[in-house]
Amino acid sequence: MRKKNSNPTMKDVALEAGVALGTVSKVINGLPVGEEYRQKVESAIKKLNYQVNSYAQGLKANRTNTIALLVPNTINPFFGNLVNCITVALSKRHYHTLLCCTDYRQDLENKYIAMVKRKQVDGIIGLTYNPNLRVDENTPFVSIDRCLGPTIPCISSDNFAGGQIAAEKLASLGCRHVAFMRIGSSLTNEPNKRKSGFENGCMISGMTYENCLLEDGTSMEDFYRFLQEHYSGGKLAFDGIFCATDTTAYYILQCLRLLNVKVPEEVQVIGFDGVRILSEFGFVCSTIVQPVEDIAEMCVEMIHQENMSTKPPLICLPVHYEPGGTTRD
Amino acid sequence: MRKKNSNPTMKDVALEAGVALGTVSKVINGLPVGEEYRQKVESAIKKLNYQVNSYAQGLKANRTNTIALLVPNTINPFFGNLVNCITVALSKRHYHTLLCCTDYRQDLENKYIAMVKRKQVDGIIGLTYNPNLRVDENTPFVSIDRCLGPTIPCISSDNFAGGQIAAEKLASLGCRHVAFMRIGSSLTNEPNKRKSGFENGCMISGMTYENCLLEDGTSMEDFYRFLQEHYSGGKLAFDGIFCATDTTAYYILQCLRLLNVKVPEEVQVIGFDGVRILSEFGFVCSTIVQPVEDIAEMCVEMIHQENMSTKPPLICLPVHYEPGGTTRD
DNA sequence: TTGTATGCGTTATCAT
DNA sequence: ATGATAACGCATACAA
Repeated sequence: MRKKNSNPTMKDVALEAGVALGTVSKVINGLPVGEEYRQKVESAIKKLNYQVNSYAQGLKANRTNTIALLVPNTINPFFGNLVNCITVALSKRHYHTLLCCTDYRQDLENKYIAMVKRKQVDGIIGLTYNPNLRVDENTPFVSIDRCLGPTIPCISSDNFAGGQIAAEKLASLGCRHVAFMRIGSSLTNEPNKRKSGFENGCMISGMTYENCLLEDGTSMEDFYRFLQEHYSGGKLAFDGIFCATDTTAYYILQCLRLLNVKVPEEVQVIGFDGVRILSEFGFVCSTIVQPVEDIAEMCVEMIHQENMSTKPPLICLPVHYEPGGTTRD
Repeated sequence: MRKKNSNPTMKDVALEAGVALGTVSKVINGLPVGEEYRQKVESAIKKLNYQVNSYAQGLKANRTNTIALLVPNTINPFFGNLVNCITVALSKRHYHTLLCCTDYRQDLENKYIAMVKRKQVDGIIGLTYNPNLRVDENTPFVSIDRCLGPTIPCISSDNFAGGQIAAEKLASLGCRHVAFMRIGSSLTNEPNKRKSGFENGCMISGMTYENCLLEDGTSMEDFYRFLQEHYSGGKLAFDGIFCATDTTAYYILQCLRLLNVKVPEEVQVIGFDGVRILSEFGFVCSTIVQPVEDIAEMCVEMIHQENMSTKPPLICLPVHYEPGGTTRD
């Protein structure tokens, strides 16, 4: 006798329909079956409101159509957007998303990765920071913004190109001496290339530049100090600023207002990410827009192709510039 | 012979340790076992790098420690914050989060709810809009911001009180004739009470008010039109505006700038939600802050107590006012 | 084409 | 305390 609280099983359906267990299974899985049997089974399914138990299914098939998604959080608007796009992309391919917010904590990153071994998920898409992350060779893993090794695909924006585009854009808008400002990202991840790309672009364009690089954990107020140090006689030493993120750019814009430096008249500012104000208005600033939807699609594509013979270790997707009021274009 | 790709099972561990299957299970589950056996089993587990298969576990126990979280998206900063808080709260209680972004689509809302019957999840926390959502009586479901029936707990901010607080705050700051502005939320959900609370607060405070209620799908530009209609002779008809959300407030602030109406000198504006700019700076405007973390904790608490004899149908958590530069306080 | 029987990995019951 | 065995619900190979 079944527990009263338990849901109907295939056996119940078979009993109700007066057919064998295997027949029910075949109907469920769309395998060829006699039409009269199919009718009986289907009406029995409806009558009992039967649903397959995906744990039993997973136990047999060794897969659950679930992908774990590791991100620091969903509060940061860039992450929020990324999570949304990936979830939608996974859903399109009939995958479920197990969301894991790591809060930048290494222990949580490792804990969630251990989960995959318990077969909770078929694969992991991770935007992680843990320097000594231990991912199994044969664990389907796709990394975002950070290369973890030759066997693990990494999806990223073309950060180098983005930095270079920013520099060239500033140059074409008349800048001669510019600054690059960044906080955190002390790890060797892809977004660090924004700096290199920017420097390269400065060289190409014949601009001189200075860097203001704050360590992780530093207060952003050091940005203000830096700007103050390069401000004298009512004039800022730079005519252009490239910020590693739109968030940084937003802070810098506030600093410039305090210093009474006019944007974009006296100094032009370009950020990175393409974040929108409250997610639905314009850009925070002129910015290098990351192709978030393409990144999401590519991640899912790569996770999907688990048996790819040759996994490209690094895929950089093209970015583009969008004016947002903080440049003279 | 086992497939080479397969992970080690309890049987493998038992074989390796030279003990019986049941003994291994006991060690795993912390049941009393002879010390020497425990040693052997534990070293075998380490040697084989064994992990329990949670599908088999779920099949037996009929639970998976996974909760589905239904939200429209994670792009909206309020949702992003909510999702983050709920995920963290669930994680604290050893639940995993299956994230489902519905994009306000009824079919997806129903699809995800059907999922629970397949035993993919132990319960659902949902912020849904579907008017004819069909949730099973005995499906553990906690609703956010919308009452679905007497057997389904609903967690919400105290929206009525929030609206009233906003009115009283505007009154105490000198307002006499105010406006309430809202778009969407045509459904009978909890946030609609913001309007009633505001109206009540206006009565109490002796303020007169006007409503500008835009239907879902309308363009926000109608807000601008409304303001224009109440603007003449360089003066706005209102000295205070309460917006149903911070996002609306942000748009209204832009409109007021276009009309050259000074905030907060000529008109004071209060929003609702407590959303922060780029998630980490100040508030967008003076606002009624929702206790997002408390909402998250309460949702998890309610889902956790599945066998609660008396489920309170509606729980309203206290909100509070925070100045954000668009009021004279 | 349909039905039967076995196994997936774990837990729990019941002898030992 | 320990070990054998049945059962969870499904899929499938194999027999009818």
